[in-house]
Amino acid sequence: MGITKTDLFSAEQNEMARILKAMGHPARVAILEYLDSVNACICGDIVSELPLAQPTISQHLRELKNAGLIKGNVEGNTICYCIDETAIGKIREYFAHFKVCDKQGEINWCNVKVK
Amino acid sequence: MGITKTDLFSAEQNEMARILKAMGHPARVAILEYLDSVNACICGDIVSELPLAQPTISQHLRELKNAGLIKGNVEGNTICYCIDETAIGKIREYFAHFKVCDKQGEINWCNVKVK
DNA sequence: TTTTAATATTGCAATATTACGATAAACTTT
DNA sequence: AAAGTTTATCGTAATATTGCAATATTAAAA
Repeated sequence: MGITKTDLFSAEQNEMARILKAMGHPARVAILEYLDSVNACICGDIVSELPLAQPTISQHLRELKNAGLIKGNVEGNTICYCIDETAIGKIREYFAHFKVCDKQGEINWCNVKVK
Repeated sequence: MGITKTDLFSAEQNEMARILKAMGHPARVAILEYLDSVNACICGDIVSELPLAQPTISQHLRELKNAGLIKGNVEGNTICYCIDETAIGKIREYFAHFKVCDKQGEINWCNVKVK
């Protein structure tokens, strides 16, 4: 197939998967890190920064934007991109809710009875 | 192509992308949430829990394991899976380092001069 | 030892992703 | 207006992912 059955999962699960999937590529990780370091920049700066062709960068930027991770602002000829901090906040909050069992690894780490 | 040029990026960027990509699917998000809620369980429990066929679940579990997000322990006939908290910690730490510009959106949100 | 149970692997069809050259679109400068 | 600049889109080839039926594997149970 190759098609993800999104209808089988909750809206929250699908949204988190979409956001994380968008970050699931080293080029997009690098773009976000760069945007974080410079606050904001135009597309051309990223093209100069990363060793990928301009259409490839443009495509990655579109995916990041579709997932809500970045925002793009048209300024005349150029487009100024920056991180959408709402998405970063969502990721932080999501992973904050995972339990941390400090007994993990002590006894039989995979013992269901360990609460 | 369809092939990711991992050689162009740092080991850290590739590792983070690998981890996040593994979570970039609603089924794998659901699996992690379930594992978090029950601490640990055998594969069959996940198969019963999720509306996907057993081979599909097995495949998703392998991807989560390859990315370091879960651990699997063979116990006789069954395999007991649980979250590897090291990976969760890595994700938390990674996103904690992103700057949060509280001036975002105030003036021109995409003004590079906003520090 | 045969049967049953749990999980992994294989094989495959459908679809998605990645990367980029070529080109288009839109704005700026000359 | 013409030429240059910046970014997006199109088209395409190579590869990856998703999902599952069928089957293999391994251990437990009968």
